[in-house]
This record gives sequence, structure tokens and C-alpha cells, in this order.
Amino acid sequence: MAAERVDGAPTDRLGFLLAWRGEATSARIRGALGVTGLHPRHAMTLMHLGTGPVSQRALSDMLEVDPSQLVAILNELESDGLAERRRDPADRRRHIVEITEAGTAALRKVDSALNEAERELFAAFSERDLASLRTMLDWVDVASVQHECSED
Amino acid sequence: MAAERVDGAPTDRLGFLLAWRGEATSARIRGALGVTGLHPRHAMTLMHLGTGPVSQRALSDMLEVDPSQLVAILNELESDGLAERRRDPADRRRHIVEITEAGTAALRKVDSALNEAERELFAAFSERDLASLRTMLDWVDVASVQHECSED
DNA sequence: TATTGTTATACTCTATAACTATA
DNA sequence: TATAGTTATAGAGTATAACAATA
Repeated sequence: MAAERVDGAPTDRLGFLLAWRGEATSARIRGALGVTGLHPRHAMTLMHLGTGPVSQRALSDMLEVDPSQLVAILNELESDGLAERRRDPADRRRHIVEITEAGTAALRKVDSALNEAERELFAAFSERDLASLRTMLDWVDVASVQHECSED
Repeated sequence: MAAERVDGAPTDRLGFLLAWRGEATSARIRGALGVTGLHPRHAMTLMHLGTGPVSQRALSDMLEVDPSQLVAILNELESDGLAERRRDPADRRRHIVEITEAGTAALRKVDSALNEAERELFAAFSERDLASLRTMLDWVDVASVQHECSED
């Protein structure tokens, strides 16, 4: 009964470091999206719409939000003239969602805000460092994320 | 009026990759903390208490939760016999919070669950890779995180 | 008057189920 | 019957302000 030390504080754990830097990066990105005048979720939606028209179902899969949440997001985008819904003639249950010209203009602002944010976040990195970080992040075994919290 | 491409989808952005891997890592850690039978926030609290007794104010700073939220956390830890509050004789406004023996035993389980989680997350990494990742994560300019979201 | 811990309240997110209209 | 979108409701989480005790 020797080893098996209890760390006590969550210091020096690479997992925590990665989680914290990820959260900080996420906050920086949300900030960049926010200062474009769009709520981050609307900016994210526009980013996906930027690749072309999609059904709400496909869009909710891309955004990883429930279809019922997407309704509100699209209502707001539509009332701001940034996106449009129209029925799919081939299957009248479906809505085809498309970005508008105003939406594309907003998306351009989002895009340059993100470029600026990433320049700041990774200012200390050489091109080679950037590639190296990307590679390593791909190694992290995210597949092992299946557990969820139980109760107290 | 040439360049300035609009990406459209949030692919290929290192910032998003870091944010996503961080969130996945965070979820994996929460899962590991959760399967010990503790809510992640209680486990985190025990980890900080593991370094020694502290006031609630200091503890809420460490955990980055509002003092009013900490009250509930400590009520639950205390009713489970994992931590104890006592008045500070030197300043009777203060509560000194201390981990119990049962709390220390729970903390040991938390600690080994975290070790296991990190082994899985970073299974593909050599010792040198691990050091390299840690170094690079320290380069990320988290200081530039000051912005917050505006409204739609 | 300022600080520590506590209580109460409100607001944002998210998860879920029920409903409609189409297929 | 099953699917796409919508609506309504409830829950968790969080942020805030007011309060009592003490300094």
C-alpha cells in the first residue's frame, strides 16, 4: 500500500488543460461571432447555410440542435431577412432553407471576425506549429466519450 | 475585389477544432467524475478541498462559481458526510471548509477515474507528444478572451 | 461601511412530448 | 404508419439582488 497518490487539485492534468483551453477558445469564438451583431447560434446557422440550401432536418443535424430549437433560430433569421424558408415541391412536408443576399453579407462579416479571432488565438504559432497542433488534436480519443453524468 | 472568400461551413478552422476537442474532453472528464457517484461539481469541489481547508470565498474563487451556488454544493457534500463547515474563530463571518475521511476516500476514486480517462484520451500520445501538446496549449492566447456576446 | 455566507428570484438553455400536415 | 416541422411545457443551470451576522 504505497503509491496511488491523491492529487487534490485539478492542476497538472493535461485533460483539464485541454478542456480549459478549448472552453476559452470557444468563448473567444463566441465573442467574435457576437460582435458581428448576431447571436452565435445564428452566425453558426448562417455558416452552414453558406454551403447551400438544406432542409431543416439536415440543418438541425449539422448544428446538433433539436429541430424544435431550430424553429426559433430560423424565425429570427427570417424576420431579419438573413434566411428564407420555402416548401419543397417534391415533398411538401419539408422546408428548404436558403441564405439571402443580406445573409451572405452578414456571413462575410462573421467569416472575417473568425479569421481575426484565430489570428489572435494562434499568434504565437508558426505554420509548422499550427499543422502539428491540428494533427495532435486529431489524435485525442474523442470516441471514448460515451459516458454521461449520474446523480449525486 | 478578388479574394476574401466566405467559408460557409465551420470546417477546417483550427479554432473550432480546438473548441470541439476541448468540449469532448470536458465531456469525457465529466463522465469520469460522474461514474464515481458524484456530480461533477461535487467532485471538483472535493479536488480543491484535497489541498487543505479553505474559506467558502476562496473556494468559490477556485471553482469559479458564485458563492451563492457554492452554498448548495457544500450543503450536499456535508449531508453526504464528505466535507464539513466550521466557523473561523479568528473571523466569525467565515466558514472554514474541510474534507472528511469519507471525502478523501471519494476523492481517491475520483482521482483514479481521472487517471483512467486521461489514459484513454491520450492513448495515442508518446511522452514527448504529451509534452509537446501541453506546450502548444500554453501558447494559445487565451488572454484575448474578453469579448462577450451581444444580442441579435 | 464592507465582507461572508445565505436566501430568493428571474432568466437562459435544453430536453421532451404532443400536435399538424403531409407522405 | 412514419416523417418534417411546430408548439408548449418542464427542468437544469446560472446570474443577480437582497438579507443577516460579523467585522
